[in-house]
Amino acid sequence: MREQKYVVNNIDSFELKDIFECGQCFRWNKELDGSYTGIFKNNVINVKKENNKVIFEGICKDNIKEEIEEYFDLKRNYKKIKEELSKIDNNMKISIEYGQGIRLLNQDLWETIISFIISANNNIPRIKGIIEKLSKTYGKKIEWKGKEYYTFPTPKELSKATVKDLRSLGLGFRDQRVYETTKLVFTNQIDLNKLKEEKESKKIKETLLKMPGVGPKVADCILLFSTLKYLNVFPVDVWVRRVMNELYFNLPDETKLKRQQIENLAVQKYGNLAGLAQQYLFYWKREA
DNA sequence: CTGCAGGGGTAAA
DNA sequence: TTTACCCCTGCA
Repeated sequence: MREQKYVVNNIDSFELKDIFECGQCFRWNKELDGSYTGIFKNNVINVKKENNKVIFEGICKDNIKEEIEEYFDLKRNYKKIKEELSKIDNNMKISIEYGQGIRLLNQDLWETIISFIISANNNIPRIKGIIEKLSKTYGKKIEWKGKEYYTFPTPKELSKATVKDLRSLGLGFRDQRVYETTKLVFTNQIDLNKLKEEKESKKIKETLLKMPGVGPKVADCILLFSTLKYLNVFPVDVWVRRVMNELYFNLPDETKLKRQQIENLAVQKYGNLAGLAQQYLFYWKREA
C-alpha cells in the first residue's frame, strides 16, 4: 500500500461524467472540485481531468500504471470502435456524439456479480448505499488523506453475513439471493477462476444464471462490465427496451417488443459491439 | 402530513 | 405470462 500517481497526456475518449455516470459502476463519487474518487480492488483512486490530461492518484497496492490501464480499459481503441458504430445508423451516430467519453470499466468479477444482483428492481442511489454499507461492514479499511474507504468484501468476508444481517443493511428481498450466491462462490461450487478461463460467452452465461438473483439482464451486465468484458452481449432493461422500441419501431408502447426479441435484433444490428452500442444509446436517452 | 406508485429484474405461481 | 417482492423517494 503506497501513495502513487499516474498521468496520461493526450487521452482519447475519456470523460469522467460519461464513465462514472453511465450506470456501469456504483463506487465512484464526485468531489467538490469535479474530480471523482472511488475504490476498486485494494485501491483508492482520485481521477481528475485537465484539458486532455488525466491525473490518477491515490493508494495503490501494485503498480498504478498497470492497475489503471487495466481498470479503465485504456488499451482498447475506442476511437475506432466509435467510427465503426457510427456508420451503422443515425441513432448510433447521435448517441456516440453525446457519450463520446464513455469507457467500459474492467471491474472485479465477484464485485460485479453481487452489485448487479442488488441492482434488481432498485434505483442507483439506493444500490450505492447498500454496496457502501456492505463494504463498510465486511470489507477492509483503507485510509487516504484523512478519509476512510472500504474495499468490497471478498466471498470469504461476505460469507460471514447471515440473511438477517443482510436484511438489516437494507438489501430487502435481495438478501437471500446475495446470501446463496455468496455461499456458492465461497464453497467453490461455482469457481470464478475457472469461469474466467472459459472462452464462450454463452457458456459463461449459463453458469452465471445458476446463481440466485442472476437472470438474463444481470448476467449480461456481468459479462459486459466486469473483467470478462464480452462486448457482444446486450443487456435489456426497461429503459433499453423503451429506447429500442421508440427508435426503431416508433412504438410508444414498450410492451410491443419483448426482451429476447430486442436482444436478438441488437446483436444482429451491432454484432460484436452490441454491448457498447447499448451503453451509448442508454446513456444518451436517459440523460436527455 | 398520509398515501401511493414505481424503480437498470428475478423467481415462483 | 403474470405477480409479489424490500425499501426509499417523489409527488399528489
